[in-house]
Amino acid sequence: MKRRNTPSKEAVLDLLVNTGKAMSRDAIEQKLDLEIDRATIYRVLNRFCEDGMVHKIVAEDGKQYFAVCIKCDEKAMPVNHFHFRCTKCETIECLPEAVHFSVPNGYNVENINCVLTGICKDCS
Amino acid sequence: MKRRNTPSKEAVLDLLVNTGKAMSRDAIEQKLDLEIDRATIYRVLNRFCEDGMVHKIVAEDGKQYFAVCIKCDEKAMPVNHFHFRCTKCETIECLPEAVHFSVPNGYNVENINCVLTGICKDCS
DNA sequence: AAATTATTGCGACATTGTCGCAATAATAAA
DNA sequence: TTTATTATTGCGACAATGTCGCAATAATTT
Repeated sequence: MKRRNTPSKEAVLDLLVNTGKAMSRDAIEQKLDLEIDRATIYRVLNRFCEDGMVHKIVAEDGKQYFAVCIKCDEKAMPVNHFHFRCTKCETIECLPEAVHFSVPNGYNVENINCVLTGICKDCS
Repeated sequence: MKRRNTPSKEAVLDLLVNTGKAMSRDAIEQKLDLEIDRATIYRVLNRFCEDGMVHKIVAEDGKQYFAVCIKCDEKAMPVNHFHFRCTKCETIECLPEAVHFSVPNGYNVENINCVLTGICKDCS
């Protein structure tokens, strides 16, 4: 199934790129000029994830956040990096800090979800 | 307000101690002999967290998991450790691996939530 | 211009976690 | 032991998240 270009898709991607942060469906819906259905937003975002343009993180508030993988596949920003969630401005940003870890024998890691929560430099 | 001893409280704590893993309200409710209301379970668990006997993690499924802080304040298990969530047996365990990181200047970290997801050694 | 089918909007749904309130029961006081 | 105090519980209700099916729409191909 080939992807098609639609206003929704474009609007969401533009927003994510311009914001430069990880956003929840909630935040996306609010900042968007267009009115897009909740289900559609999720579908668009999940499609982006499938295509590797966006990555998803789940924060301590239990919500999914989506961020463009601008630097994900470049060496500047490792694939698995820490995320910082500011409880004041309610945004999440990707930190330029790779997650290093090792697991006991027999464990098979498929996904990584690391979020640090606190107050970001703009809010403190 | 002084804490009181109740059957619910005892049952939940016993379960967490015996299981030795981080459990969701869901799992707790199922494995419990007693029938305890959902709201009560959450209240009991959150009280444990307040008292420092239990710590809470949010996994990629967006759910809260609670684990006894057996080794939390001992040197054997650092306060901030990685967690491993097995998608097969649907359990989360605390890994004996501390989370090391550094953040840019101005950032103030208050909480850490690191979960690795995959298949645990028992399931692979 | 017509056919194909990816995408959307809508409604519905299961689930999570929280809260207020009245009833219950654990603990302290008499 | 009996009574008073109040922490805890169960219930109902609620907002919110994320998913799904289905019919309608619209992007793309023929």
